[in-house]
Amino acid sequence: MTEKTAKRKSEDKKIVCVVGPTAAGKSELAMRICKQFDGEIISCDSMQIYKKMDIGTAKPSKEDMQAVKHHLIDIIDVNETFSVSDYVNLAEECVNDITSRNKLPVFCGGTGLYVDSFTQGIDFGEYEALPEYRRELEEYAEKNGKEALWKMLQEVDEESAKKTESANVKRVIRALEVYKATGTPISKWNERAKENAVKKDALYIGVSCKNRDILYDRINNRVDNMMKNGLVGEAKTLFDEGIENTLTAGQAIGYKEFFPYFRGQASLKECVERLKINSRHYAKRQLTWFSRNKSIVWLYMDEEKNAENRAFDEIESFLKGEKRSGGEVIE
RNA sequence: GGGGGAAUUCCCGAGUGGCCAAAGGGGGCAGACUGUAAAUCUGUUGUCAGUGACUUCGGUGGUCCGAAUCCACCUUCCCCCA
Repeated sequence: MTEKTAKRKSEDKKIVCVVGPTAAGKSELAMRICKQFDGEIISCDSMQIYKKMDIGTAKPSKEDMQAVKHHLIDIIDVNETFSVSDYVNLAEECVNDITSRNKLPVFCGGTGLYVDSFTQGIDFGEYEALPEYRRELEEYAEKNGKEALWKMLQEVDEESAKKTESANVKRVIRALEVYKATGTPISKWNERAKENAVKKDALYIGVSCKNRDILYDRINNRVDNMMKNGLVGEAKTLFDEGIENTLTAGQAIGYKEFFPYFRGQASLKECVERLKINSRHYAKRQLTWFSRNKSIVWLYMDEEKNAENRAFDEIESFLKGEKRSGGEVIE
């Protein structure tokens, strides 16, 4: 039904992004797309990037990884921190690599900030992180209140103070940190990043369910399956290795929920329930995030029988140049 | 069989005569988001033509200007003695 597109020129650098809420079926679709269009998967998942976190992050199986080449999975140790800007740089390398071999880069994952930052070509400046300063600010907020911390930001950067809720201490600290490190307000950095942005030619395909209950059922079932596949053991191993104290990996849903159980503070059942709830909340946040991108072609797995074919058709015309990223049909 | 306690809005749970459509939390729903993002944060949550009206606090009846709050009886549940 669709022709192979191996004759595609490498300088095209068209990329496909399969996005959507957790457990909707992104991975399966991305696999099919890769087989159909001779592609390779670049994961845009902030947690699958970590080694040893397999079951809880629903990493693709060994077989799948062999059948289709996957990038940006299992490349970081649990105790390492990782950030969007790291991601964007690595993704750039991957895309260059893949297109140089005349294959189609297919992003797949649920971390909207990661994919979007890459496809929008956001340029994150360079600066040193200031961990001690961060800690200092945290203490300050602890002692004097969030409001007081926010006022500090207001003094140096009214622009971002206006945009940031005083209750959102993390963001306030971030903004203050950037100012301290660079002498330039974060709002200015963001402005510049926008100006310098070079958008990629990307087709977004969203995978979701029309009916929220069905999505939630899928999530709950997936958690049950993870449990059957030994999630607790995996989490325990990482817990014993101190994942709890890591900056990034320790936040992963599927692991942190078990900490109280390992400490004897909660029953397994309670933790599993919490895990399901957190996953559902996460899915909703993803939905909200992606809903802002009006160019996404949404596929509803719960009520569309030929979702896959529609995806193929979309990609087909995208690769032919009939469709521009942004979703506007030109023809 | 005797004694004691409890029933609150989707759930848990405060409220013991007016300031109660009823604290708080959970869940639901909606949203924000540029270097920790599976994170962090916000709004909303009885009904309605919404500065007001109407129906809610196990049921029925009463007291009172006025009740989720007091009284009587009923129903259900829990605990103690037998």
